[in-house]
Amino acid sequence: MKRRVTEVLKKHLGEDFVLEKPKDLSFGHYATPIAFSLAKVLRKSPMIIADELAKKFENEEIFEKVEPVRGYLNFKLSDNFLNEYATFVLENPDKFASDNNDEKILLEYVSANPTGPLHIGHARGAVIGDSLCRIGRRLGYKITTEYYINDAGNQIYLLGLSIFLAGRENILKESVSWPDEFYRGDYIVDLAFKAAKEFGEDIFKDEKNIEKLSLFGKDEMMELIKSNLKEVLIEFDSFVSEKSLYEKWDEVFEKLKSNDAVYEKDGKIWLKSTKYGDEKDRVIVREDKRPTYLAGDIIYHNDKFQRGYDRYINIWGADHHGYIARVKAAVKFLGYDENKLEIILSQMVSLLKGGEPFKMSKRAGNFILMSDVVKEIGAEALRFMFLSKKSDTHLEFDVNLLKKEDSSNPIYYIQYAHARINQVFEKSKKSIEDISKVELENLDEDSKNLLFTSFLLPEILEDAFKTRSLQKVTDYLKSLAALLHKFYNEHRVIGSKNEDKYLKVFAVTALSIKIGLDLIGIEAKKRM
RNA sequence: GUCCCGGUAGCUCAGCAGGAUAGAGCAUCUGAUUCCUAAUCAGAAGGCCACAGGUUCGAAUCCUGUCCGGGACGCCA
Repeated sequence: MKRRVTEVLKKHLGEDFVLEKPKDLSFGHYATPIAFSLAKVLRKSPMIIADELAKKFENEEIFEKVEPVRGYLNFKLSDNFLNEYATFVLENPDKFASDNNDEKILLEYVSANPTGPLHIGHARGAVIGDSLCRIGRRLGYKITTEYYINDAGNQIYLLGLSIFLAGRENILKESVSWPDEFYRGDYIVDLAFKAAKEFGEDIFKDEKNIEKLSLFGKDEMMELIKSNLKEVLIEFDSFVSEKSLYEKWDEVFEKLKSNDAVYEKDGKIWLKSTKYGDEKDRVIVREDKRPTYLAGDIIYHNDKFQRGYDRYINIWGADHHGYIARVKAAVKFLGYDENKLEIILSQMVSLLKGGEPFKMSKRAGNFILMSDVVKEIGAEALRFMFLSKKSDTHLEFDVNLLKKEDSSNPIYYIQYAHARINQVFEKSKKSIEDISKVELENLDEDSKNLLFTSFLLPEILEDAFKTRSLQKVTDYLKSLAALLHKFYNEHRVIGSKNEDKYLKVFAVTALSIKIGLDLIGIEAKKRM
């Protein structure tokens, strides 16, 4: 719809104009303040310019009225256009709010360490990544989702050691001391019991078995993480193991060397990341020859770029922001276009409990599990909560408030709108096929506004995807639902002389809501 | 010290590629159901958009500075 309008406007106004939506629909469906910017060049008052411009649109069928108001140029779409579009949408629901962008995108997100279950802080990036993917795919982008498993570092050894100690303490009943850096928490004890079952209790008697426990623990945790994700309807296309990448290290290292990206100092290998804007050079191989975490990421990104995508999106926690410069520098050293790599930071989620700050630590074992929150409020509420806030802003919420979110939950509000439409259809005993060809002539303003707002979905999705701001989708759905509820209260559908027309408008609204909800992973209920 | 994010209604937040009267939800108060589900609607109240300058016909939005809050600045991952 917006595309059609833009085309027509370009014809008369040239390329350079701002198309916006008026605050109040009574002004019109679209508007442009172009007269203000032309006023200076033409040395005429904006009012006069707007008057003149409006005349150019007299013969455009798409508009019912083009009106100059205090310098603004307001456009009102014609019934005919709205009607034709409604018929098209109802007959081709799959084509509505879909597009054929063919960019190939690799989307990496979550990538939490396999050393414990997902906690509430991981949930934000997870939900954002998943919905971004769903929306992108609807718009035609070819998106592959990927989870990078950090299964190569010290933390995996620590996991094994923690299970080992938990086994000694809980199964062999020995007393052990737990230094700070170990993983605590019930899940470690569970793992110890599980390991005892799998390998026998004797495994905790010999420190040589720690490595075995590490691998066991890591695999168990990956399974747990996958099931945590599935609870919130998230599945990944692929998983990449950091460890498995290291066989390509020599090859990547040669590449870095030949691109003059590294040097040796103090027995260590450094990346010249300052050359591309990093604060300081970074060690990638330690004195004892063990590669650092950055080395793994360099191989990983080399691997990603070799796979030939048009764009690479990583969703990282905001605590990684200092890391962006060095990874981008590495990508550049590897000879790739670092502008294709886009990092979305999802800011910290701070939790309050009864008004008091609630500190989480995986190692201390006091963290709120994502799966616990899902049990408490459901996957949909969890998704909605994170999706309705910008990702790059700090988010604070109280765990106790979260639990009591019931009828004030905006999800119900939106679902109820969808359900109401469905019920009206059921009562009317008509189907979409029955009314999709009804002529929408002489529509009242209320139904026109509802129809128009329902048609906004495509441009909302496109905007939300391109600016990576998914809260625009939840906001839109809320406002569309509000309009529907208002309409419902003011107009009776069944039995009215406009019944069929209203049903047609409702059908479009329901379709918009349904598509919108699907894309954020929430069910559009037919009955509540 | 450097860098990132933020400061908008009592609370949680939208709005920020400059544009018409600054919005929503929650909380508070008043009203609406003989009729398609009241999980709804209508209305009231609530704001020096942190502060100070600047750019502009026009600034919550852009620029500079200040203050306040959160986070990051490992050869941890």
